[in-house]
Amino acid sequence: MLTPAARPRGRPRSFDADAAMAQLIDAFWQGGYGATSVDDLARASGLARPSLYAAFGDKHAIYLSALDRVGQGMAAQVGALLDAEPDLSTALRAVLRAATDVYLEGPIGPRGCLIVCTATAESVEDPVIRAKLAEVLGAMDALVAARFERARVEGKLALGIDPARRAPLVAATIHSLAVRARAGMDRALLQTMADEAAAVLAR
Amino acid sequence: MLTPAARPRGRPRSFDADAAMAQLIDAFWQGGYGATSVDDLARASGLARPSLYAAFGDKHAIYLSALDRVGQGMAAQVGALLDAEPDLSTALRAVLRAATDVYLEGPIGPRGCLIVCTATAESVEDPVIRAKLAEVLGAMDALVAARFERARVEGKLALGIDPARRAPLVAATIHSLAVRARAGMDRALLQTMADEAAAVLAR
DNA sequence: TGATATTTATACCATTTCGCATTAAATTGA
DNA sequence: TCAATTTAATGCGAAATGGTATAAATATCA
Repeated sequence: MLTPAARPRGRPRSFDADAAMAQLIDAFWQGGYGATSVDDLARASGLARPSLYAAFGDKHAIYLSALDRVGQGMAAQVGALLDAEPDLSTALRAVLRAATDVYLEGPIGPRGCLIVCTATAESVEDPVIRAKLAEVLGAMDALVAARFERARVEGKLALGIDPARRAPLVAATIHSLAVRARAGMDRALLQTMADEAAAVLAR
Repeated sequence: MLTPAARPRGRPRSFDADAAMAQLIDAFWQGGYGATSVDDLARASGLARPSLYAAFGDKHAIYLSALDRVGQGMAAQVGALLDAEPDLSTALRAVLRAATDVYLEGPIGPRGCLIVCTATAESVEDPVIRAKLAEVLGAMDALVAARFERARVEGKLALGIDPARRAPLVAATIHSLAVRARAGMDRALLQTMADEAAAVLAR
């Protein structure tokens, strides 16, 4: 039931907004908010500045859209991985290994997580970014907690584990993987950390 | 055996370099690297721009000095706390609770960690900052690993725990505490996380 | 075909930013 | 007292930044 998207009135866009946003995300992901100028964004997306403003708003709005889109993508991917694997520890390991891969393999090399590694810098002086950051972090905690809860309901959770207490430690591992990847630490260290965390935190 | 600091030749400084650096650190800690201008630094330290340059170098050099000083301070504090407490789990809890306090109680409110929350943003495009970041993170890992190793030597480490594998998870908790504090998350969540991590990671 | 609507491209503007040149001030040594 | 040395303060100037005005281009609708 797709609307045939009855062509709007005026001159049609000469670019794909989704693809352009992907480029904008990459620009912020690489340089962070402060070091990425609007000129950089225009260059990265291939758009002239006025087109950029018309399509996505100002720099701040573009950054918030980027956080939102990346946050949603992360949540979807993590949710899918957690759902797919019946064993809790294995599910956690899958998520942590996937995070490791994403954080290490950016288009230009290791770059960690856009949200953890760039939004944090702005979040003291910018309450809007701070709220978005908190929202995404909270959503990730909730997602993991739900997976622990599922294990509990299935009778597969070790006694003494409180999902609400344990889940943030899994998310914490993700945060640290992001920071470490962006610091240029070795893949071996990150993978070991992912495996150790999956093993320890599920029992 | 203090050198009486035979007064140097010309006009003496009218400011305390250490106190000024503390103000500079606070400025970067609050705003991050990109959003903090040299004018902000001058205002924060009370120095005119040329004095700032003469005393501490350009913005980049000041930031690196800030990272260095904060990194050293952290290491000293963490090392002391780890040494002081004979029980491993209690020692870890002390460190994690101390981190929570530091991250939540900045001069203007919660602000996380200068290194984890602001240097990461720059570390892809700035190899010097990246190297410093990796150095500080590695030092923290090593400090914690040494404490696990001490417990092992003392026969107090649970069997099956490898210090080199387990220590990064403690540091990971610190990283996450920093990120969460800067995101404005509740103290209750952070303290619970600190206690849960100390309990889980030591056994 | 012509009016309307939307996007694109060029160029501009006010502001901020960084870094330094220059000059004034303060202190030591001879 | 006077030269030498170092710091402090004022302010300049080139460059970059964020944002937009204006006009040309490209489409739909009547």
